[in-house]
Amino acid sequence: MKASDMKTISCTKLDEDLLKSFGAEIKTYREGEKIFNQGDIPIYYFQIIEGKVKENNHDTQGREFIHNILGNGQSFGDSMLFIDKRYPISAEAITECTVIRLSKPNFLNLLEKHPETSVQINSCMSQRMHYQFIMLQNLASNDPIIRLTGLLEYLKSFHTDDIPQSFPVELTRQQIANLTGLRVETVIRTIKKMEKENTLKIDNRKIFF
DNA sequence: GCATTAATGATAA
DNA sequence: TTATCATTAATGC
Repeated sequence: MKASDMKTISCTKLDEDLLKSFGAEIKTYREGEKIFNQGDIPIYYFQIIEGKVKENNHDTQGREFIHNILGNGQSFGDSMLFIDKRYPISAEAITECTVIRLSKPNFLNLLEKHPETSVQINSCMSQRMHYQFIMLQNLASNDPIIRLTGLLEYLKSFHTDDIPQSFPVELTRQQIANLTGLRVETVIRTIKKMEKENTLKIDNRKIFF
């Protein structure tokens, strides 16, 4: 393999027509609708065509913890397709969603017939693990500024351009709180502190990082 | 008007 | 210092 070929291995979505040719179906979900539940047996590969999905679960007091928020073109639940375990998390549409899904046996069949997609999936999971570790590090800190910057860096990593403080955070403060394990008020206050320290900008209540 | 989101203050742990 | 609770303001439907 040439060195230039390495670059072609990227974490991009799988081709929709290819998925369809292996029996994938398009499903739409209303806002707030569950896509799968914690404890379910994973039987589908999911990829978002349009909309936003969150992966979450709830602690003993019923408080929500969001693990991830995914957008257009991103897949989810795929890491659970290669082992015989139930979902440790739930997935829920947070906007009206169009999702393409492929059953587990068909998905495995696709990977077998098209090894290049298998490499792609590996690349995706690799990248996801990379950021999971970074998130874990940041979440282990008890300093809220570190938790927030960690999350913001993570969100920004999906963005290509890196003009300082130009990345708009499309999350409510409540969602940020649920992603960091902090309380809304703490998020609000810490964000204001960070604005004073010039690590981010607030314009019309919108956060730019 | 009602629901959601953001902001702020008081107080407890 | 952050969490918790209460209150208020702003925004959008």
